Amino acid sequence: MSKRTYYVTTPIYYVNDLPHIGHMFTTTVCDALARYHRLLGEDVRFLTGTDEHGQNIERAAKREGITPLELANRVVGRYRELKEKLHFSNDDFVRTTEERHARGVREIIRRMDAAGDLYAAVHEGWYCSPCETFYTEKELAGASAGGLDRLCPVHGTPVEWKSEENVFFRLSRYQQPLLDWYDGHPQPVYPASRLNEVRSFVAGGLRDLSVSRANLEWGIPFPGRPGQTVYVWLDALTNYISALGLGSEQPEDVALYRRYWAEGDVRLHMMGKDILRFHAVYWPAFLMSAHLPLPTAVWAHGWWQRDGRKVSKSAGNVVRPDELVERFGGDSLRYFLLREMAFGQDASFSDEAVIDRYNNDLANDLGNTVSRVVTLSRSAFGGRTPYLSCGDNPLVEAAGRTAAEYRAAMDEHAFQRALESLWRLLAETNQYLVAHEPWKLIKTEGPSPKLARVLWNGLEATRIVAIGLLPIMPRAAVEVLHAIAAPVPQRLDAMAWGGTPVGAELPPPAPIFPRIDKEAYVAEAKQPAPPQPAGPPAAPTAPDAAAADPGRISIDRFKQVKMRVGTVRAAEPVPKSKKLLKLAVDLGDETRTVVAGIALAYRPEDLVGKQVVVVANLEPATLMGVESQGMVLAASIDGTPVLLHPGEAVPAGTEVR
RNA sequence: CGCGGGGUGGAGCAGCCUGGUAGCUCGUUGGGCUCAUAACCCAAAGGUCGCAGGUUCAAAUCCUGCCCCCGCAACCA
Repeated sequence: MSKRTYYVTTPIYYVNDLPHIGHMFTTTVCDALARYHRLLGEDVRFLTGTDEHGQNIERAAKREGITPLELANRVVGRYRELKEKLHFSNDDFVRTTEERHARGVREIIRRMDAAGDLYAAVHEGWYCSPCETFYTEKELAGASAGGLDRLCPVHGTPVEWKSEENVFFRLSRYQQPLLDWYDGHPQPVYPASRLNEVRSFVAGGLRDLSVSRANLEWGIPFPGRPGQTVYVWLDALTNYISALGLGSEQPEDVALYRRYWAEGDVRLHMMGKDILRFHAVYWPAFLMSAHLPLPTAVWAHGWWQRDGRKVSKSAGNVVRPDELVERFGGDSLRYFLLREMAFGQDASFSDEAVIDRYNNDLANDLGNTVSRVVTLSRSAFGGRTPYLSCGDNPLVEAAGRTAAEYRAAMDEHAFQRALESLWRLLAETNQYLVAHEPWKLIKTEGPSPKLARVLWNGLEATRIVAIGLLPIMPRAAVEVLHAIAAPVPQRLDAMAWGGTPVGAELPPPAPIFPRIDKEAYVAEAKQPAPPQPAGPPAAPTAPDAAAADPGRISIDRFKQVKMRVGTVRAAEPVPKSKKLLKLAVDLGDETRTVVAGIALAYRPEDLVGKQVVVVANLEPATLMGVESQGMVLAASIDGTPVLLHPGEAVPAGTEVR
């Protein structure tokens, strides 16, 4: 009987963005799982890769005057660096621009077509080309309220009415099969709360899905449909099996695909919760249609927030792995990420939290324990481990419990609990040492059998912790094992009590986790960051266009703007809005309704009677259902408005110029 | 009725699916130890588990209603 197989994948990352903490986390989780299952003796395959097609890439490349592939190559390079720095052990790295991937995509499409699930139809609707997505009137409603143009809810740019023939997939056919799948045993979507979300989405009805685009150059040509390109999700999702050789007739590819997918025991997709729908609805539907096996599990994890706030490019608080690795080391970061996040929940990232974890857990608890047992043994037994082992003491039971808890937690992807359990054993080890005071025994009775047993127990408990850490901190765990003269095991069975060698030579202790001086670190962080060190020329920062000054306007243009001073007669919040106030502004000859985005900074009652500057000849617009006939002027401090008032009271309606 | 997450000692969180002594880390206070990386160990203070009902022998946990916070979306004309 052959070994149990375990296939685990990260999503393929879109090369439109550089790696950030989210990518780093997902891959770290998969890597820890892959290493853990290898230690269990399973036949593991771990895949990650990049998604390189689509109009966004095409456009970004054009902006920089390079080919899309060159752009992709550059970003892929960054991911490869990450692999080194964070010790990722993926067996393969798939790129959607590879021929083997295109071959897989053609094969899945051939199968879906054979099932009668693909048909051509005219796709009509409002299309945002940056999104490569059609929107319904309803989705556009908000962004476009009252406007002349309909605006994309994501980009805020005008959408265009587009009518093109596309290939559609009969997703609607798979509603019931999907629902049945969710209710199967074992349940395929985790965590359960997410499963409910997905189920209600599907239960709400599924519309057929457009799986091709016309007029898209940078992608895989849709087989048998000239002029059509495979839509990004059908392209991307297929990576999980194209990388295993789907569609190839080479014997080694056929074997690979069969081993890990067709006949594999575990087929696990890991991802952030934002793309669960694609993996838990579209992907299984595609596979059902193609008569291919489904994944056995789809897991969604939470998001990292930065200092308690959501991370986004626009907020400028994106966490990039490179600098973090630089500061804390790859293994320390892996530890932090896996220790700090309760799987499925969101978690918050801050430099301070990383340093606290590092100092408390790694330096004080782990590093210090290693250091004290090694130092004691060396001084008592001539630089060697004790000459006696010991199989009967309170730590034996504690270690057995830890090993069991650890495995149970790891099997549920509860890294937090697994690590807690290891650290409990570390605490028990320290308690044990204090209870037996080996440093006194050295003086009172020298290298006695009693002392030998006490120190051997200390080393042994530490060894067991280190083995549990192999999937979490692959390099540091090995360093710890070397430090205590223990062999690096191939199997997790080594967590069983008794593996510390007797009389082995102990290397002089060297700090594995030197403490970080937090005060100094904080002080340094306050310094203005040094300009990005040279290093790999980087990142596609958008070149600030506009060397000249096209922003300048003529006095005549300016004079077209009619501004007047008005007195606020009434003010009230706009219902259901967060930022908007509806003002009645007296301009002398008339009273205007003006909607202003100042509700977060001003209370309505404080505004009544105040004089404000109003742009009087602005085209009216409707915001949240209220027509605004002008605009009040305000200074803006990081988005917080400060209203402009005349220096002294003037008659309502006075012109501003 | 836009979508979602959350409210548990001073801070940050776990526990909730599968009811049964409220737990972890940090911080605070007092003590111990001196092998170790100013570390480690012990003890103490500190919680009506958002509120109100319900189910139950038993509710942080299950059910119902309500309040509050935070993301996303939607508006700063």
